[in-house]
Amino acid sequence: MADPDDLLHQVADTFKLMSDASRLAILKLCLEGPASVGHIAETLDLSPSLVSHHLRLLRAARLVRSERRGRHVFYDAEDHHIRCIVADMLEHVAEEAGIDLERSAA
Amino acid sequence: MADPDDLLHQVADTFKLMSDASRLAILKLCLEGPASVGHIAETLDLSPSLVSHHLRLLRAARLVRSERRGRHVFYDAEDHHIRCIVADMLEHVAEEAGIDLERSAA
DNA sequence: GCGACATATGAACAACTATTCAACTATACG
DNA sequence: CGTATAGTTGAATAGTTGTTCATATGTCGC
Repeated sequence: MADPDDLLHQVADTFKLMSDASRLAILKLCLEGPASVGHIAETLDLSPSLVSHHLRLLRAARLVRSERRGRHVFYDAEDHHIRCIVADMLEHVAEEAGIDLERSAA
Repeated sequence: MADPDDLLHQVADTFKLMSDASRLAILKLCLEGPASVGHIAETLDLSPSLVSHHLRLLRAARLVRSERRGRHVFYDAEDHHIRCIVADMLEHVAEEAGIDLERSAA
């Protein structure tokens, strides 16, 4: 991803994990409690392969943790900051809702 | 960027703005108070052109606001959620890296 | 052992994005 | 007016990334 020594890069890289709609949806689902790969794939209408790919990245950044139970592997959100971050960003976006993206100079 | 109707996509897109190290650094600088394009470029060692490109995106998502004063254009962070989001993410990354935030400049 | 199910993984490709460069607009001062 | 400073913008490009497909690994029941 990037320079592992640089804190700013690590922060940016972690934001990058939340910058994809599919991955963000997966993360949100894991915030609601442990969910298997298959369940996530079915719920979000994504291929199991894709979900697995995304979960691997999320786990690498410790945003989710995995636990195998039988044939299934359950993932749930690990860090307590994440919920706040997602909630804050939702509020931010909601506040500016209904605004055109292209605006000209001040 | 993406489907403007979908709130989740908007959230993801806003995270994407913070997922680039240069842009995140610019945003952090703007959180400390109004800064001109030239000042930002010099401080972060980036080309004015690049800074301007990034600021345009940040302004489109209302993460910063611009105000012209003479020949300079000053930008500062607009939304009150953003500071919390960046701070929370710093804590998250610091936790899993075992870094003491008090000692490394945030 | 075998077969079915659940997840993981690697390669390949299309789509996207950060950065640079050059040209452009805007403001101030003589 | 012309010149200098400050910032913007569009095109081109090199690098990155999400997704798919095929294949592999792991687990349970027979």
